[in-house]
Amino acid sequence: MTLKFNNTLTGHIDEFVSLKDGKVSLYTCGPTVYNYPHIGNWAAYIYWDILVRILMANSYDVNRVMNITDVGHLVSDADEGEDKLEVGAKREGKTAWEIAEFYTADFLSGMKKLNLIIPQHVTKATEYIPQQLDLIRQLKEKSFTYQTSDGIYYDTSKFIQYADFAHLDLTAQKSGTRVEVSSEKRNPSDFALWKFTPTGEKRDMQWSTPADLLEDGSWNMEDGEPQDSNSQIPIANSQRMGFPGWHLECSAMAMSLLGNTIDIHTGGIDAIPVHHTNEIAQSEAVTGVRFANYWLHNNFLKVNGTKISKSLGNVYLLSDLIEKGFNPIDFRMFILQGNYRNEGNFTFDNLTAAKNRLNNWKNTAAIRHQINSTDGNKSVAPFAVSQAIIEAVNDDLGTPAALKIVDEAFSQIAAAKLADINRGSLIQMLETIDSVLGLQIIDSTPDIGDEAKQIIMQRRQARDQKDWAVSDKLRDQLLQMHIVIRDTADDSIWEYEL
RNA sequence: GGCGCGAUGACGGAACGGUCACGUAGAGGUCUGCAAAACCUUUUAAGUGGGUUCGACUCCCACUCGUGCCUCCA
Repeated sequence: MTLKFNNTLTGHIDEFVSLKDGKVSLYTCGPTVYNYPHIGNWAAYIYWDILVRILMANSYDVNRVMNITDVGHLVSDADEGEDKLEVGAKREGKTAWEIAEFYTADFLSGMKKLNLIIPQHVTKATEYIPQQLDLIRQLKEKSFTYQTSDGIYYDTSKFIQYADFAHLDLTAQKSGTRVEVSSEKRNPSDFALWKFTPTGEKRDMQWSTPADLLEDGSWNMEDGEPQDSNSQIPIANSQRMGFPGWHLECSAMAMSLLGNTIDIHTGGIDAIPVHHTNEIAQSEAVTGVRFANYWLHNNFLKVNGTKISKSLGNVYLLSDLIEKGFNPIDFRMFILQGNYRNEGNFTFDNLTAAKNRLNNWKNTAAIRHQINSTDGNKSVAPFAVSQAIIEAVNDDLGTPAALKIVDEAFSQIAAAKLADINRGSLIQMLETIDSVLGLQIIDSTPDIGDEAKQIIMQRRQARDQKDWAVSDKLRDQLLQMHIVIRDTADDSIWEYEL
């Protein structure tokens, strides 16, 4: 059984081989916590959750880091503009620290709602400032850095293979029409490792710049000691306050927790040409070894056939789906119907279709409560189904194929006599579905109460006596309890009214 | 403008050089005391135009449209 992924690094589907037997180090670019994530953001985390689950299903011990970008992600990736966190703080009249705390908590609660496995390490960029400064120090020692009036920059021309990862055409970029206002940058692709707090500006999040990182350094402050912006800092000194560049954060956290080379790095396709290219440049310039062996990138989710953007007014949040009566797991099912590499198209009709499919699954799962024997003589839920599900997902997170396998197995079960179904293998199959696809089938399909069971038995007796009036009355009673009965030739099977 | 990605039925969405999954919705039917479910059937599905081939949805080229990055957003 082999795991295969479409690897951006090589440009084709590669068989997965981990660095250490039975262990996988995984880094996922996490959210910038300045606002609520929209459903497109969540789609990515669902894909990577499937990645974690399938690695675990293949008996890998997964060590995963997901960063929380709580400082330094500027409005523009060109190292211009304001910090998103500071923008959020102004918008809501709070400090950047409060903004980060609020949206981090919201993100984690969203993860739980979508049944996403929480990574072993959820790291905040602000808690890794010394590591980031140390990375700059090492880059400086190797002469990859230079200083401008507004920060410390990475000289991408010193990293020969800079353009390789994203197949960039740097000369075209250079001759492009883009003319920047502030270009003390030596090359258009150079990026900030550390930005100085602009003179006269008060930032909530800033740290002193270690003297040895400065070209004219004579400042003597503790590395990465957070400074209260309200304290009286002389203007000259405040110029040397600063904050990390967005790209640096990921490199520092990934390497300090997972080592110089990690197995898998994931992110959105938009991160390929800038963010991930820069991560590679920073990390590999320091270590001299490959930063990540496998890079997986998710495509974007469209809404109503077009991109998600605020100006189009089609930015939906998880809370919007819940308000319209959907369960977050319905959305998860919707995402699992497609492959991470393709654009999906979200509409409420499509979400309803996914919800209906999931409801049908739940009613099949409920059959387990209605089987008395553990040894149905026909193996309607064969062991092989579990294996087939895993193999489908092993093939580049092929969840659509896995769903098909479940559909086919479930339709056999739904068509079978209760007495013929093997309870143990049905439950085992449900467990596999839940562990690999995370759809919470078992948890969402509890048994019905004794009272309802009594009514079903009474109705069965009435039916045997062909007392249709009583039978129908009892069926109505069950409907009051949101239980639907379907009579087959052999059984009366209850379902949830979903 | 530069560098990419994509286009499959009503909708979502796979695989595959020859027989076109699966799901949701609609229609018809079988079954049924009724209902529901299940099962069966269902309108010549591949953006357009060429090419390669005995044969292309699948490979190649062009175009159109959509979309991504460079220029906020996974």
